Amino acid sequence: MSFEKENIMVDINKTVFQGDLLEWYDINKRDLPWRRERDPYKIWVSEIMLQQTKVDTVIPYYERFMSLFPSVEKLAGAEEETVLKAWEGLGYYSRARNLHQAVKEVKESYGGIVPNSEEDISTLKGVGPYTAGAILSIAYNIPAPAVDGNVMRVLARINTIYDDIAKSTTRKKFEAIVREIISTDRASDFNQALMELGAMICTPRNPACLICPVQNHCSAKEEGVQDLLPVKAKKKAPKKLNMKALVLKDKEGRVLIERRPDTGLLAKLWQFPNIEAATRDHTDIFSHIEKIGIELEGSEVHVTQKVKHVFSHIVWEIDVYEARVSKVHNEKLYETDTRNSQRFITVDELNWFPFPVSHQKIIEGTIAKGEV
DNA sequence: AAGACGGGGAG
DNA sequence: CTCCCAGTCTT
Repeated sequence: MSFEKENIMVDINKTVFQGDLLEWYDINKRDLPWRRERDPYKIWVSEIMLQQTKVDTVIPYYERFMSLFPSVEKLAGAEEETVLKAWEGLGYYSRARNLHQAVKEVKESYGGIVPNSEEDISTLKGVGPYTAGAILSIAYNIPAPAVDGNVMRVLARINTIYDDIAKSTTRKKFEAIVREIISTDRASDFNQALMELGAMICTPRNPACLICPVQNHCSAKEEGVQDLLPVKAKKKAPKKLNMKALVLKDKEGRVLIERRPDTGLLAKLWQFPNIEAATRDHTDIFSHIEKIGIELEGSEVHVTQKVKHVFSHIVWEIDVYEARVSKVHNEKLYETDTRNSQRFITVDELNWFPFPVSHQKIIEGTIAKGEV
């Protein structure tokens, strides 16, 4: 068999594969908010939100975000704190900060138009190989690969590829495959169809091979190894951390909150003062209270709630202390300067600050229960 | 190449 | 309980 003829066969299979996939997609695609129009800005926001996050989780956030920031100009003009508040509960908050910064960049350097070249779009903060390809293809119909977890799973099965998809180098292999098989005139639909197939049919467990539109193209189905693919190394167990948090109330019923550092875990979100437990007793709590610059009523403190919160790489076991404040030595705690990292606020004002879910749990178990 | 970075839902 | 999701950035 000649080399030319093999290429012809590949091309024929490719055309049939595209046809089978796109025909299925045209009929079965979900009606998602970001599919109602092709505004590159809206596609962009949706893609950032969808990173490591399921569609059902994203939808209400996306709707709210678009009502608050319907355009590049609106988002670029917003306060970062407002953007973080809109992101509250979604997780991976650097996505929100990077998106905000990148949108400002688009407004200033690209006249508010989301760039349509691989080179320009990849310079934007938070836009990596996947998101660049997703925006170029979905918004501009440019035949660029957009390889996410879905695509790697689908293609690993179709081509029985046993490479570890947890490795950073593996993605490039799948990008090369997509470049070979992508529809050049329907790049937007093709990439979305591949992901839609991964989400609806070619699922991680119990894939619905019997109703799969491309089952005739699938090596894993043919060999019966779909349950073995894709290969993915399992990650190590998260590290456990014992924390102690303080819900401190002054005589007017205000509570003390503080802003987290600009970088690292939950950067720039707000929280109740807390420390990593240093002792088994309460002495570390007392020294921290002294450091804040306040005094408590009485000399006894006790734990009123235990909160467990699981991150991808850390587990917080938080002992929550509630206490009444009798004296405040540090008068800065009452200044409304936003640069102030610690401040007393009213219970109603809690709704204005972005909190991580771990501290929303603390609010639920203490302040929201009344008993101030 | 490996780890940091959230939170939720499915099985 | 385990897995992992429309990943990116940092080291």
